[in-house]
Amino acid sequence: MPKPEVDPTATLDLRVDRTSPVPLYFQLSQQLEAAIEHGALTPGSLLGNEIELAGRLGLSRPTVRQAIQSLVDKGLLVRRRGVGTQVVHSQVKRPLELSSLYDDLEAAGQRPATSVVVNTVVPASAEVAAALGVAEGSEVHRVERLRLAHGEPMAYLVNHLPPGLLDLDTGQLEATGLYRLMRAAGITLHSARQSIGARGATAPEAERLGEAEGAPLLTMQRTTFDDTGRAVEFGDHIYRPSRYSFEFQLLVRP
Amino acid sequence: MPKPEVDPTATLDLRVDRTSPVPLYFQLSQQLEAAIEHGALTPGSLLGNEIELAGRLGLSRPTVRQAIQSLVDKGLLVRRRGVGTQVVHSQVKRPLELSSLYDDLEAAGQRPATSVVVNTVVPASAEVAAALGVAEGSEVHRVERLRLAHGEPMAYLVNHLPPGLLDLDTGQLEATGLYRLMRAAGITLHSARQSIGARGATAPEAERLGEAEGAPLLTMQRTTFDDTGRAVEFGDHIYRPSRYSFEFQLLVRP
DNA sequence: TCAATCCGTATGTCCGGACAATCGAACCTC
DNA sequence: GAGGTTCGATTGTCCGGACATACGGATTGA
Repeated sequence: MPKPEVDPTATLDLRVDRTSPVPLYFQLSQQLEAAIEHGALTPGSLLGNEIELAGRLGLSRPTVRQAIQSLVDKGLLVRRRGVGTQVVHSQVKRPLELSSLYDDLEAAGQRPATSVVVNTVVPASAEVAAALGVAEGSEVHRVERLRLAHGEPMAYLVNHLPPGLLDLDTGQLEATGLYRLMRAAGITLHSARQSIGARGATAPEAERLGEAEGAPLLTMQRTTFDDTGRAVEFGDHIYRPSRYSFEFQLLVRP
Repeated sequence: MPKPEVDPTATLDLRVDRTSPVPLYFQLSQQLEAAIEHGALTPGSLLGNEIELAGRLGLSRPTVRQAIQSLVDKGLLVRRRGVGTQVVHSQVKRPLELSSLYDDLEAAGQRPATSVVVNTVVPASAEVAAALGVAEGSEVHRVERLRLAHGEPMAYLVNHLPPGLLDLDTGQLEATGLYRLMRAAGITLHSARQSIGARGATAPEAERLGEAEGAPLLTMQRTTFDDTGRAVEFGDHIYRPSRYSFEFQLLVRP
């Protein structure tokens, strides 16, 4: 008795719109991703060979490969030579992107509240100058913010920015996140260097966050670079570990 | 006066060996990466157009594009339509890989020492069972290790593994890291889900790490999956923040 | 029964070409 | 001189084909 061995993509209603300005490979990868997310393509199922899929959609094989490759890069698919391409047994969600705390909270359905404590220009300390690549003592922006969730203090954020990059409006800073402001100003974020640690709260820190002195805090330092390599932001943040932890997914690059 | 506008790749001694089994695009990307690392391609410099580069090397444009794309994915290069491809102003080192503490320490030039405290089989707790996807109460491996650097306790690592995956030899566990043992056993690591937080040390934890009770600790929980989607490891680790912090670089996916 | 070999299948690599979209600079107009 | 426009340069997308390579199962042999 022969096994059915149906190609699960055959039952899918895959279509591409050649009049659309959206690239064909992107249209296909989006539909495949949606099918995986939606459960139409179950984990472990084989995807059927690229040649046939290309023929069925009226696309060339390189285009189909490009679509599949983008999902492999996202960790949703796995290719095996001589075997085929199969859906990873889910569990994968986000491969760790450079997200802001604001976006994280909003994605979690919370309405983060921010109060700007300090928004001024100061001479750069040695640490800040080194991180931003400016001269020590030169003027930089300094922003201190208290972030609340459900009315409770959650984090205290200190950021330094090089001068002339962005005009930091206190109202905007309270309405949205710093990253959104930078992106809106035409800055293309490229990479960031982060360090996550822990330490006890100092007296003023404890006061601000409503914790006891010496209480464990989660700390994060981050320098963010744009695509020209310029440092565009240096942040020194502390979080209440009872309210926040860093959650992320990461992929093994093959 | 006309600007020179030399193509920096023109002065490079780029060559590909067609008799080698190493893919051509990979040979090229490696040479370009080495040139960037070595300083022959300086940050900000334009790379010269793909067509000409392909012609000079006797390669087709898709092959050259594949080489360049892999470096773009690594964050070393940036492409701009109508402009060209240029080298990112360094700062980039590792785009965050799934590394083990053992490898991290070894890369930092330290000789990590490990003492296996517990290596046994236990019934899975609810938490472990959920993480590994096995039935609660079913047998799983449990390993507890104390990791030292420079003779000082640095971290206490508790790991659970599904049965039958790997035979955990105490001697091997003390000589190398868990991830290496898994890879050596033919397991292809694919992704991991991590959570990093902080809390105060309990009395037994403080005892083991040589800290005071209530001292801030850095905590990390991780579930690792292989490329079939199986959970292959669930770790619950605590670190002394004075001795260790998480450092990594991450890229903004465009 | 078990091991080595063969073979079909699917992905991996590579080619050469074509046109579109976008950026930046030179150019032109007002 | 300020503004918009044209145009060359470069990457982005897509095609159709070819051969190489590795995996898994079936076949063959000991």
